[in-house]
Amino acid sequence: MAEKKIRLSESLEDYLEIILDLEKTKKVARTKHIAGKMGVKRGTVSGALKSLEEKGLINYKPYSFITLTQKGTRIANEITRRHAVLRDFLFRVLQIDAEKSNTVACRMEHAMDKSSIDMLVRFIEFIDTCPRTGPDWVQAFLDYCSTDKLNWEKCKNCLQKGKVRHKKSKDRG
Amino acid sequence: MAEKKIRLSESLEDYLEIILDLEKTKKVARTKHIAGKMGVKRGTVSGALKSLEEKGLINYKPYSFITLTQKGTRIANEITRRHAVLRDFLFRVLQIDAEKSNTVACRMEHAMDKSSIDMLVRFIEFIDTCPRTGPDWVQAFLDYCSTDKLNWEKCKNCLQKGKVRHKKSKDRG
DNA sequence: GTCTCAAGTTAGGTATCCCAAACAATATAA
DNA sequence: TTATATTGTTTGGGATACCTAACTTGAGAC
Repeated sequence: MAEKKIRLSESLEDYLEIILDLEKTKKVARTKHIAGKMGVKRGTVSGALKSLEEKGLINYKPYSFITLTQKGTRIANEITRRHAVLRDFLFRVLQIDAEKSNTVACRMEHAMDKSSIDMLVRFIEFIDTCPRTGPDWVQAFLDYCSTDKLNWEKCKNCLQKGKVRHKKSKDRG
Repeated sequence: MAEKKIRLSESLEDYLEIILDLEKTKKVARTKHIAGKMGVKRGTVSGALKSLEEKGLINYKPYSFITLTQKGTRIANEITRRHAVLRDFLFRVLQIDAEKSNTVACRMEHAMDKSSIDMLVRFIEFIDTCPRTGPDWVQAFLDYCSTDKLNWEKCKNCLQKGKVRHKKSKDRG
């Protein structure tokens, strides 16, 4: 039986992501810690937990521990993956600083569906493995960003230096 | 005097974007058309217009025409630009189909700030102009997507065919 | 055991954003 | 000009998501 697709608000998606993180780092999620990570008050968290419980995404009884259900875990993992992919793209490819990459990724993760994220993953893989690009090409983008236009002298240099790999390179993890 | 930075909701940003579009295509924005484009009822639009008027972003008196103020125009243009940049990236680079590119861009535009979009613009420019990448590299990504892994035979082919431009190409608009 | 207090919940209030439906203004047609 | 249709506004109500403040629970200190 296929699972029904629940339409979650951005806020509830964030709660799931945080609960998953707390399960991993602290074994259990607590209202106080969720509130801290969400930047909201404890009372607000109680309401959100009730809502997640009604949707079958967490195991929750007032005053007891909070754990994700199987369904909740699956969704939380997907959101966490989106966050990680976007952060990686912003930080490593677009060269945006670490903190901003994280906060912008946190907003973007709700806007992209699975298939779009999958394409972005493939694209990042392609940049990393295509012999025409790879890490030094990303570095070249950084140089490009520090100038107004493409510096054709640098380009010649770049092409001559054999930076375009003509051999299969070793696996880079 | 520097303009105060107003924090607009995603919804209000969408209204501004649509009003700008209607000004361009129909000379004036009308409640009915805004409602149609936003996918909400007319009554909802009236409330939003009042809010935008209070923020000094539109010229609006009940039952009269709606036009953007200078400030409103500036913001609407910025949002429209974000939308266009993201749609272009999703469609042309990530090769997501046109309709989905548009709807996903419409959600993403609210998540990215100006500096992040600026980096994305630079990145797309870089892909388009760097002799190691360019249009045929984007095409190569499409090939890559249709297979599971990088096909090294294809890579050799690609590198040999001189597809990596060693001369400055003509301007491509 | 009971006292205390941090942690958690509940209740009441605000703001946003939507709808339906009643009402007002305007434009069109007869 | 008057009747009618369309467009725009207002009102009342629902959902979400936040807050503050009061209250409840439970776990550790004594």
